[in-house]
Amino acid sequence: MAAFRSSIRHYRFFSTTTTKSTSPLTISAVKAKLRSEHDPDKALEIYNSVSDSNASPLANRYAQDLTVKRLAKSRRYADVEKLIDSHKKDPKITQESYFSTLIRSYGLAGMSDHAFRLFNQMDELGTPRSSISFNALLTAYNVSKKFDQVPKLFDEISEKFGISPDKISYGILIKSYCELSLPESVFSILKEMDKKKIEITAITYTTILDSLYKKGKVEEAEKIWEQMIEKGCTPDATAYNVRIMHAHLGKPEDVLALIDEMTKAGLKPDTITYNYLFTCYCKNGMMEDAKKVYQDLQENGCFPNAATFRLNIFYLCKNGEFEKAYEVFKESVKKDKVPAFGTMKILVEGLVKNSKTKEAKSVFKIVRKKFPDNVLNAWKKLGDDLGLSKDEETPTKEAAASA
DNA sequence: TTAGGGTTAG
Repeated sequence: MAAFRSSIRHYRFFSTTTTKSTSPLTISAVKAKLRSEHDPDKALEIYNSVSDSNASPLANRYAQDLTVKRLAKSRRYADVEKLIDSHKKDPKITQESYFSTLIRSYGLAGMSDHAFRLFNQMDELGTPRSSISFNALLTAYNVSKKFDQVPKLFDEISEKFGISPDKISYGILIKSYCELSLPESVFSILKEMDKKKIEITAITYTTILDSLYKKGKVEEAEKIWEQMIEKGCTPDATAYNVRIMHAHLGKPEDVLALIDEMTKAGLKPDTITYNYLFTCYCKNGMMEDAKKVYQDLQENGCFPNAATFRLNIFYLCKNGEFEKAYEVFKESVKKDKVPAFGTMKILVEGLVKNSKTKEAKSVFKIVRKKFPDNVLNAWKKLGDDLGLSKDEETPTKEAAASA
């Protein structure tokens, strides 16, 4: 119990004005809070408040990942190290899966060398090593974009520690080769897996499929799909979405045919699927069909994500429907998923051009509170250029009410 | 609590 208490104290090493929470934060509450918080110190506060509460491990991990990313973006690598180091005192450190999340976190911060060092400290911290931490180490290199190091480590580490790479290890290895644009290596690895009787999963196939489509190798991608089916590997919604990603560059009929196919296979199209369908309609000048996709989204059991709002606002603006885009923008505010600068610039400029000054000012004010510091100057300059910063000192009743 | 698909462009 004493050890446990000291671990809690360690969790709080950053505590300054930590938010006290009386009830556990839900995952969605944590996500919403952290998503809109770009200040690394405030992200840390939220992170600490999660550790205080009895939030689920998943919420904890999400919070840790986002906090680490925010700190890394501000180049506060010493703070990342401090945060991850503090977890070494946690009794759970002897659980390999827990240890592995810390290794992976270093990768998210772009600190693969630290991930490597941490992996080597497992013995002294009393944590057993298996393919789980091995895979976490390889993942740390992939997420920090050090793809060329993965094949080397795959061989060296598995040999040094006597770890047998599993289906996930091979999936990570294949990901690195895909990113390195070495498809021929991928095919030889697939042969090696066959020989070693290591399962090639839908996830592994999806990695390859995505890579081939993105390189424009459509025929090879289709062959991989056929091979997956022949081998009795069942594609899931993500696998279909990769095909739809390619199909959406063409005609809506092709996207609809794939949605029909996946539905018949018992799979549910998700928000990403519908975002592609929406975009495809827009690109083909079928705005009314596109709008219907957005309207029917919830009916289809899906919720708009950040990309849904961004795509909607962008294409409505492109179509000159700035008032409708403004309505969608207000929804994005409610959901705390306001699009980035580029999209918001198009909206504000369009509103001003169409004499919707009141709406433009409202967008300007709301967005100013949402943007991180590094884009605020550009946003303020745009507001000055468009004359939206005027009357700042004496806001109208309406503006005050909507703020 | 060890792998894959969207996203800051369009």
